[in-house]
Amino acid sequence: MNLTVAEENYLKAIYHLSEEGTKSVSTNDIAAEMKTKPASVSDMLRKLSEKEVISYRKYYGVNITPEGKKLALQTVRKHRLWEVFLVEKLNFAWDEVHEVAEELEHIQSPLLIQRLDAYLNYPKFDPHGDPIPDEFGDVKARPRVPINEMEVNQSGQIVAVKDSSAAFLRYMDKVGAYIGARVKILDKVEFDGSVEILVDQKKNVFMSKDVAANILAIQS
Amino acid sequence: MNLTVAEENYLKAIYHLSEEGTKSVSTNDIAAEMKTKPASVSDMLRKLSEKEVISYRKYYGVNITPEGKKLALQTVRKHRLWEVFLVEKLNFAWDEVHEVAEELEHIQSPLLIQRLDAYLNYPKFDPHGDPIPDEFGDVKARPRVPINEMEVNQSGQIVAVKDSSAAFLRYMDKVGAYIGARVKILDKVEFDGSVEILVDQKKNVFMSKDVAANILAIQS
DNA sequence: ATTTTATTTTAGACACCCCTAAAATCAAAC
DNA sequence: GTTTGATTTTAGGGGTGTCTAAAATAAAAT
Repeated sequence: MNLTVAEENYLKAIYHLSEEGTKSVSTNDIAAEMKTKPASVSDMLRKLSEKEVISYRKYYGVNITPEGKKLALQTVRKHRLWEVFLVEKLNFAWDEVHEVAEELEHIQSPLLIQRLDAYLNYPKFDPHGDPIPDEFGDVKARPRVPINEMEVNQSGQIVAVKDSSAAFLRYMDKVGAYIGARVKILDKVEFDGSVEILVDQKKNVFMSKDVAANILAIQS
Repeated sequence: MNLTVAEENYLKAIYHLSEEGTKSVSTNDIAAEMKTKPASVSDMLRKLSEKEVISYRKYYGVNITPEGKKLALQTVRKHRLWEVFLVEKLNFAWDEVHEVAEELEHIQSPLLIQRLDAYLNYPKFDPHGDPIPDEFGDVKARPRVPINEMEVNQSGQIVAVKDSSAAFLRYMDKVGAYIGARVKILDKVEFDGSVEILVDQKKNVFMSKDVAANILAIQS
């Protein structure tokens, strides 16, 4: 099954939206994600449906088929491998890579991706901490640890909080520790378990053990 | 001036055809080069002409403008830098890189090319021995040497012959040493100046000094 | 100088991907 | 159970890039 670049992008968007909720994905959501109009989405859904990468009942939203998921995961794999390349080899900053990877992911060459993977030493996670699917579409989930359990100098990315009270989220916001932020453990005080962390490579934050225990990160 | 991928490819083809002869390039030649029909070419020439990257008199062929040449050279630069990357970093064979580079050359990111150039250590020539234009479009011509003047273990690519008699060209053909072939000097006999070379990574050829002196190569 | 041949352009059509405007459908409110 | 409002689809159209078939032009042969 060969997809055009546009089809590949739609399918990837549908895959990502599918992962968030378990329900089927709406036309409006896809339009928002793709920054196009719902009418354009309807058109594309018809095409993707004909190619059997999604299953689609008019007015009732979209589900990705196993075949579609496989293709989407291949695109995700390519995207994330290129991100690793850009950051590790070409010294791109963590937040500069997305747009370029968005273009690179559409290069058609299995050999290229195979070689790139080897060259990068078969990385399992991209610079954002997201897992890189293997060539069969299998992904390794990365365990989430409270950041007070991380070692000094260990880096990671915030993926969730245990206590999601408004007060705690306000605190998170204040110190710039949003979901997705990169953190590095700078120091740990043995006595009370409090930690000092570097948030997004720029902001130093000191926090108690209780606070740190509430913040879950994946290690990189 | 922004060009589409197709426009970029046509412009590059026109640039290459322009370099071969000094005359203007014909619609048929472009169609052959691009593997499309002359009718499609006419259509594209109108567009490229409107964008002022070529100058074009109907029925009388095409000339590239200075602006067009600059853009074409940027594409050539990107293509050749990617070829170096594929061969030197990803261990692609010399003859496997063209198609992939053909896709990679259209990635739009000046920063990417700048970083790639640095990462590859500012190469001046691609794996085929063709010069890589700098970011201003300037190209370094590479000096041609008779292969008997090359050192043992030195590699290069055959670019011309001094004596182009039919007899000599028949000889060239027989030993597989066509224009564009890669050669590596395996051994030189001090006594009479004769050389043994490896042609295209597969064929060993032994030749007298007189023959070797007739074959010009660029060193890589 | 006229005819023939080759080249090039135009005309009309189709696939892709996007849009706006209008119609159809679903879901929620009454 | 209707009406209302939001969502989704269809209809029609525009730009890109390709094609075939036919017309226009240039170049070569007579």
